[in-house]
Amino acid sequence: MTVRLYDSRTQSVVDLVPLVEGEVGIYVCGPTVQSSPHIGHLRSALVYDQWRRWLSYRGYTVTLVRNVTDIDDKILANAASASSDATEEQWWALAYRYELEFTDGYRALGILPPTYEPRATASITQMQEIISRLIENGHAYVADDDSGDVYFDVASWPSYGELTNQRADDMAASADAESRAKRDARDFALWKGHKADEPESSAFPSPWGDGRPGWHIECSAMATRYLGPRFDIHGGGLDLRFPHHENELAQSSAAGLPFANHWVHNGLVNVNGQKMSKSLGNSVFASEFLDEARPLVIRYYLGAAHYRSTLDYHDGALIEAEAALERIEVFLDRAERRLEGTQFAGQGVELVPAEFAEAMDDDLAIPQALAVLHDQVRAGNAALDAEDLGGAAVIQGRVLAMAEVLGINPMAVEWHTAAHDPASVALAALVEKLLEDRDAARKERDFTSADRIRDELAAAGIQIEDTPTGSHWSLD
RNA sequence: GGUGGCGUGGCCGAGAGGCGAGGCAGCGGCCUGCAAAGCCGUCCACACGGGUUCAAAUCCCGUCGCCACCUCCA
Repeated sequence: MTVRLYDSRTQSVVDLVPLVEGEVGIYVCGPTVQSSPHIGHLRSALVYDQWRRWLSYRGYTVTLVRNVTDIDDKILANAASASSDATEEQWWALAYRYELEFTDGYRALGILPPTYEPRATASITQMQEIISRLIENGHAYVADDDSGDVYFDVASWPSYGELTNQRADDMAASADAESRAKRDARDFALWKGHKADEPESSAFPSPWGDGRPGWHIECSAMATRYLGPRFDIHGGGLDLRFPHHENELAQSSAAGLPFANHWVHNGLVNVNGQKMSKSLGNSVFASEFLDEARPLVIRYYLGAAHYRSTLDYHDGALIEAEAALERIEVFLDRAERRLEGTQFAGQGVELVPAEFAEAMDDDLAIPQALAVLHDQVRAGNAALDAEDLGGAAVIQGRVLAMAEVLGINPMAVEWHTAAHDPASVALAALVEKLLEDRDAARKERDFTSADRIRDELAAAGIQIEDTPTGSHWSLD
């Protein structure tokens, strides 16, 4: 029973054989905190949360490292433009402000905090060590224009392109305006010399003069710092394969680091068939997205498709997700109510069915796993209809286990923060009183009064379900 | 020019040689005082044209259409 995953480097599904038995180290490229999180960022984080939860369920001790890029061109540029507008904001304040927004979004969706979340600015020393080694090895050079820039020498590394199966010669020529000091247009910056118009606080001392790290080097430094020179899985969005991950791989291997055993890339999120982009102005940000539906529905929606497929967000998608999720919710709620006080309450073992496990082991085939989950829900409802409480309890246990490992267990406390506030308690008392009145009316076959109560509750957004063991109410 | 992906029923979305994934919507039925929820049934799809095979949505060849990446990207 091995977990298999699709390795982007070999373009094939392979067995996950951890370097250390029973342990899996995963490095994921987190966001550059330059602006607010959008649904693509949320999906990416969610995908690795799903991997982590499944591997943990499979008994592995997972070390998940997801970085925060808290210094780069855009952070400096955005802080500079904000400052010139009205309110002055330091680049590090801007980065932290957005980092908190990402954290809020992750937490709302029940994405577990990674084992560690390193910030790039805290690993400058480790980056410089790698850069020094590359210069000594002849795979990097200091620009000869006094800029203080250091570039990776692509021509010195024959296997450049191995991750994305490209030959360096076939790549389209870069139109990079800053490339004059590069020996080759494909060379990329490891270190960027400090420029006069940049804040002093963004300049870090280095053997090559004050400056700041290039984008790619941070991940090489942080991944190996926390997971070792060689680790199990490197993940990130599909759009990072090139150049980011290609460059990470090149600079790490050229520095003598074996680096990631496997590369995993998650699919992107489109909106109405189009890529989200600033120029189209069609980005769906986390804050507005989270207003569209309950967080649990959003988690279900973003997590229901296979992690490698492109997800197209369109109108009505969340309504469908809500309906699908409600089947699971209604069953669990119904089962709990029916089994409460019987000898079967809590008797189900929280164990995932074999078919579900096989799907999850197969490169995290969540769509098939969800099919198993839904099949079980149907069987569970049938068992309840037939008053087979023992059978229902068994299925309840399975459904809870599957939902929990997918992070969509509606019964989990994180989705019910407001259940015991005074307003909810007062509402419950009022509704219960009305249901008693309605029940009395029904017993006297006064259906006009009974239906009026139901209609009034419905108008207030409260749904009634009559069951053999009493009436149940729920909010829309 | 190079690299990779996609096209599945009204919609979403899996599958990758042979038993109708699953969800949403619709329709019929059971249940119900009527509903709701639930259950049963129904709706037998794979861009197009060839080929291989006893058997193709799946493999091969070709065609059409769409998308991503090629130094800002989750």
